Amino acid sequence: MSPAATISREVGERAILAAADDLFYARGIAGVGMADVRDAAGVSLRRLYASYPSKRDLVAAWLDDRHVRWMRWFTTAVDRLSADGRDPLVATFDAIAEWVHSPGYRGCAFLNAIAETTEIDDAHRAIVANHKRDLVQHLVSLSAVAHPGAPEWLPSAIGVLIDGAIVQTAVFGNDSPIAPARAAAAQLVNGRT
Amino acid sequence: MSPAATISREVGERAILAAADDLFYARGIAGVGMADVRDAAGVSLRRLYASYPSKRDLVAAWLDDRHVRWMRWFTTAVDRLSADGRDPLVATFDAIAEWVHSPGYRGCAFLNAIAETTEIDDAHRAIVANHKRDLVQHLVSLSAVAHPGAPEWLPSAIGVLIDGAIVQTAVFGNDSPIAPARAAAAQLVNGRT
DNA sequence: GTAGGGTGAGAACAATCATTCTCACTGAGA
DNA sequence: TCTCAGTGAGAATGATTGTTCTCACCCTAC
Repeated sequence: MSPAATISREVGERAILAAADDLFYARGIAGVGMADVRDAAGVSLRRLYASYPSKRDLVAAWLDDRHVRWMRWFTTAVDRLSADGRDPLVATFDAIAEWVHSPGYRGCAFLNAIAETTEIDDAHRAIVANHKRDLVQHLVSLSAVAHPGAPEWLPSAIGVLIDGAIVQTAVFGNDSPIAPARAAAAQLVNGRT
Repeated sequence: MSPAATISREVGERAILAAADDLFYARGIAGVGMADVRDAAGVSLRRLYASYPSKRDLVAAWLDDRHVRWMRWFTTAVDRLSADGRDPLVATFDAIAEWVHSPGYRGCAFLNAIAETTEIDDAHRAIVANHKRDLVQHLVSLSAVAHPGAPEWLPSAIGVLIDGAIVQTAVFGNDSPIAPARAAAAQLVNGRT
């Protein structure tokens, strides 16, 4: 492939992943056809299939890409929100609150994907499990710095609260579950009331 | 309709709902065709459509039915597990643990359903939101008895922990998230370590 | 015994995709 | 100018599936 063609392919793949993210997140995987991705990305079906030989491949690439971007967003947001001295584990709920209030919020793309059994295979499931493991791992790092003596289960418990808050906000369509989750986190990190 | 035909219809509807529960929960809504339900229920397509004029109707009836049965199971299990004096809010995680270890566990049917955008409409979403509200409401009752002076957010926080534990056990395919969730709940209800 | 409403079994229909294929075109190199 | 590998646009294919329709059959009421 010529250098120009290589660049063209890379530009196309970025457009495809951006379109896939918009569409898959908003409508679910089954709700998006390859033709929809083609239209939104402005590429031809031929190029779409040249870059991603099947929809499953495209979904896997999308999940990989979203994992990287979501973790970058999350860690950055938590750093920013805890820069005032706020507890970083508690600040995670302020980050989630910002996300919930952003337009088009529809819960966790990874959890949504897993529920779509028809569209998902074991490779996808592994990406999702890995995403959640990485999230908890980051919470472990935050906890190690802010609460060196905390019980070992603390970061995992915060992770459970985060996922619970994400799915409940999606179910209820409002941010009401965040306040109790945050209050619980605040009590947990203090080790007392 | 003759009395005999009415009985026959009711028997058929019970078989249909039982089949729908097995299939929809195991494979997701999109993964189950009306023909699959017909085969599993042992009724004809004609009777299936006579009882539930569309797949959406069947899904709604299934969610309604499952809500009633799940709440009955949950309240009974928590009562049983807290009969030894254990804190009922903490015992909810022991109930969830039993569920997670049961064969065929695949997370919360309601949360799974919501994620299948193609198959779900606003009526279904309302049933799911109502299910989660009822769950929290039951936690409020338990809390009012066991922890009259607890902060108002406590039952909601337990609800967030429960949903987080359910989705994470489904994602990871094991019960590892339950122990930290339970430990967190125990600390929260004690108001101290 | 027999007419007729209701039923089972499954064929038929229509819509929706994922994926492949056709065909005309383009632009780079000879 | 000519050639041809690669491309865009979108038609064709094949599979799936929700829903309706056909037709032969059965039970019940007369």
